[in-house]
Amino acid sequence: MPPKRRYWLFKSEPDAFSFDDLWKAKKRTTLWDGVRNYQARNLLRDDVQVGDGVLYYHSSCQPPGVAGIAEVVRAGYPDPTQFDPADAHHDPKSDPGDPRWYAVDIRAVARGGRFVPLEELRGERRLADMGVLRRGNRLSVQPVSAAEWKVVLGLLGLPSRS
DNA sequence: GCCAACGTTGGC
DNA sequence: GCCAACGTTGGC
Repeated sequence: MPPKRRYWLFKSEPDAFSFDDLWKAKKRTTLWDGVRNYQARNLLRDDVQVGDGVLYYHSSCQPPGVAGIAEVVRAGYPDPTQFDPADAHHDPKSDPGDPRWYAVDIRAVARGGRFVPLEELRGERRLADMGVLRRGNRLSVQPVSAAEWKVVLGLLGLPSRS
């Protein structure tokens, strides 16, 4: 039996790479690199699997919120940017024999019929426990429950089997 | 731009 | 191992 599908929320600053950028990318796919937080790294390395669903969240912008959905098309592998001295995310302390940072590949699946702002997520009782709504939350990769996934897809105006 | 929250670093 | 200092995140 295949592993159970999981759901995630990935944060991106749209000025750096928006959901539209992903939509326009070759094969609508990109590597999700540059994560430099150990908790998020552990999720990318150990838990995020091919086929998992991703809520694409825009942060540090006005308004923040969910812009679309994506799916994981390649599971965790060493983030190449950590070994690239020219890259902003270069990490000279990372050993190629034991890479410190991981990336995954994601592909855009559907634009929302509409953008779902953070304010609207906050107003939805069924999302009361959602990680992204918690005060002080900073994790850029975070788990989303199957129930929360369904609710957000509904808000996006997408069919719940997306 | 402000600032609360949180993670990381490094001296001890 | 503690904890102060510092850096970053991200909503507002």
